[in-house]
Amino acid sequence: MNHKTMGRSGDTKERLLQVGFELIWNQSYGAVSVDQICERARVHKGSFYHYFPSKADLAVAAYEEHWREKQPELDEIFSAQTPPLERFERWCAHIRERQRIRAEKYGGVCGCPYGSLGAELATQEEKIRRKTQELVERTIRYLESAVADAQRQGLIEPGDPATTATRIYSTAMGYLLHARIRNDLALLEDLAPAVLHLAGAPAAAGAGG
Amino acid sequence: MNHKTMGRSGDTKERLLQVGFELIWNQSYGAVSVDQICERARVHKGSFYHYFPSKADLAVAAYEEHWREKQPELDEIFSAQTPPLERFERWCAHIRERQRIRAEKYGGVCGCPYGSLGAELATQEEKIRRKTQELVERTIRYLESAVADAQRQGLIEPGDPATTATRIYSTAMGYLLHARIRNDLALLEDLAPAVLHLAGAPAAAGAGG
DNA sequence: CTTCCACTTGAATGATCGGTCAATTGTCCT
DNA sequence: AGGACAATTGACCGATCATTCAAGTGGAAG
Repeated sequence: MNHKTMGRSGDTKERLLQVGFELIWNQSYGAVSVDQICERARVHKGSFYHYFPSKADLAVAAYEEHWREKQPELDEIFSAQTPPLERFERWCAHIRERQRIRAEKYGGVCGCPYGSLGAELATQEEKIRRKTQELVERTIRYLESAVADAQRQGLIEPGDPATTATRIYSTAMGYLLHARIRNDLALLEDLAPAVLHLAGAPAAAGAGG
Repeated sequence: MNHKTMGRSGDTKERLLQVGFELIWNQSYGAVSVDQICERARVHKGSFYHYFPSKADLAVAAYEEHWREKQPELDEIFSAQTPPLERFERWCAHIRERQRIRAEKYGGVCGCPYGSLGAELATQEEKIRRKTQELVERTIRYLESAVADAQRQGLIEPGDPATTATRIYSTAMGYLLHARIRNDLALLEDLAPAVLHLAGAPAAAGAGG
């Protein structure tokens, strides 16, 4: 182990990152106080500022840490071993399941963590805007390669993969935001069809009833 | 005039609504204080609470008032005299122009006012969640009737107009949120093509380069 | 003129905010 | 054993928050 010293438990920083992400996603950056995060993480305020210079820095670190934890799942969902169009379906199913679990747990639809934080702070905290932008772009890379694969296999119409991937991500983020606003998971039933339609998959083109 | 008495200027409430909407859209609900709103509106705090029982109530009233002012523009954009697909194009052009003007004025892309407020407060302030939901649904009604008209004229593929309209709105809201996060208006160049593709317009199907 | 009341004023409230700090604890290294 | 230092503690700070309120102001109605 390279951690030179460990005062006590050693996972204090981890707990702050975890709790911070959960609370901010669920509520909002402004609605969550540093005290609240510390209380839920069973950490004293001094420790918070020992690890993070500011609340905004915690948010950035918490989101980055969340990505780090969840990236393996995305790697699997977008595995090159999976047929391209099935990757989209699995991605949408993953999103829906995640939302369902959270909505059940907290009693309300949470929506997209990047979207919610970005919407709130993009014009206020440049650090946070940049981080959310970065995480969005990382996700779009998965979509882009899936689009390119699907095109090479003739599964969808040709076009610029970057544009199509951005279209798909924007739509998914919009659906999640819409679901949060309506507080209704049912909206997400149309997520996969909409995404496949946007990708240019011929079979799923209709707005099914 | 039926206003029984008028202390002084008579448009105090109007100014609070106007300033409140502008600041909240631009920044966020949490980042804007009642003091800030009062200062910019040149109104004393006591007057604020004479007109509105709380900050949340001001936000709700400000958003409703904004809709009231902007509804005529939507009525015109979605006029039955306009060919259905052209309505979508005009709507997208209207959104882009609005965003361009605001971005120029404030130095940052503002995104969708309903989306941003809803994302921030949907799980915290039920009053505000309901109002944003209501405004979103009102807008979707325009899209829905345009979709229905386009279908009857054989311009797009058949399908449930409500589903298609919701798809289109979610996507537009997602684009605006994405543009706010990236702080880049260029993203909106693809808004109209994406919307027309989602509507099912045959010509605009490709993700143009 | 006088009564009335919507409206305005500006100070004050207590709570909570993000952030600071000096003192202490515990552990590793020598 | 003892120095060094990361980690922890908990009190503390001034600023700002949403909200309250009592005292004024001025026009309309009787």
